[in-house]
Amino acid sequence: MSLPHTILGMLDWKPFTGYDLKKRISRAEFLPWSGNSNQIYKSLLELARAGYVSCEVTHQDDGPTKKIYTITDSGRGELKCWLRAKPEAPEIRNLFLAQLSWGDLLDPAELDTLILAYEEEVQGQLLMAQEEMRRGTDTPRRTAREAFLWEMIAGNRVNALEAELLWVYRLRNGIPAARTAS
Amino acid sequence: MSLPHTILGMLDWKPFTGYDLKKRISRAEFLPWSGNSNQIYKSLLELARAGYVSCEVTHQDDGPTKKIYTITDSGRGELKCWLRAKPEAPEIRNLFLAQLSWGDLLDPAELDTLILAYEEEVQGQLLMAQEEMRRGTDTPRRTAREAFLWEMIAGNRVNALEAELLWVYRLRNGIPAARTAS
DNA sequence: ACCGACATGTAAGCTGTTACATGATTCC
DNA sequence: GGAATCATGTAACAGCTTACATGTCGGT
Repeated sequence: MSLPHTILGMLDWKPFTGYDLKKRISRAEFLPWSGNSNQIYKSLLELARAGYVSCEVTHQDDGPTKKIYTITDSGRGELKCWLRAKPEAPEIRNLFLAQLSWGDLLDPAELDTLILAYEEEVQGQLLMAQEEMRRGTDTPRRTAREAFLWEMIAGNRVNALEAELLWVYRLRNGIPAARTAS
Repeated sequence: MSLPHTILGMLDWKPFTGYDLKKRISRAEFLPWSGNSNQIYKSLLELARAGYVSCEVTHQDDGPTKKIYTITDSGRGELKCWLRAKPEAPEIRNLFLAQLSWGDLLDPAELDTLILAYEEEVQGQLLMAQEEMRRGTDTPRRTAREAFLWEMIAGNRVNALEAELLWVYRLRNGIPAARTAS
């Protein structure tokens, strides 16, 4: 999980409403959560119960009532504790590999079509990641170090997808010719 | 999901028992499932109900009774259909990036410790992946093409982890010096 | 007598998803 | 009048995980 910790991180940047968090989390592709309201609002309740965030209800004249969440000192302590925890290696979930592993059942043209489709998929993701990196969206840049970290984070996806593309090229160009039909 | 399809692929290679499948699936790191009995046996029941596999009960004298599953023609059809489906781009779930994104809360030494710990984690995974690639475990190699595909699949993890390591080096070496105290 | 490998399964729970419900305001 | 955005939430379910239950056989 650790979605609650990510929320704490966001709130350490600025106070937000659940709705804001939802949008930001779903936009940030490097975070492994879709940002659905169910999880967000549940996490906020938990965090509030634990005393890690405080909640201020604001009645707007020009719009619906909203709850603005702010991190507490206790929450900042919990966040720091999580930051120091042992990091995990990336989990790469690539269903294409499962498909490819039985690809020998397909004839050469079909296999090539499959690989090409994957290549295009990766290429598309890469373009999006590069585009997102180019127009650096609204990220925290309170210090030079923080700005650098967020640039590297955006670059991580680009880096991974570029490496994947190179691998696909090697795959496509290395497939042994099929035994010619007699 | 598509675990059932992966099982179909395995069974197209050889007939297996649930226990065999469990072991093979948990050993194959490129497959995104832990290979726990719950899922395996449930999937096998489903596949049998759908008519994609047949099941032969064997009473052994030197061991417990076992059920050997074999793929049917209908199952092979379903497998091929899945193989031709549009592949997805890899999903990279990297919790370290979530940690890193709020890393500016840590002082330089702590941040460096965190990044180093990640580097070691990735390095360790890379060594394991390379080791597993070196001693090519028992994989299908019915044709030259199939042998090639399985080599590339093992290489995919190595490729991804090497790229990640390079990224970590750039990260560690690029962190701006902290504003000196005072 | 006990442990580890073989072999099949179930129960409980966690995480995450989609889809829905409600209601206000603003723009076309 | 209708769609889009803001804003908070709930219900139902899919997928996967750990831990447990049961029993056999072979080795030390």
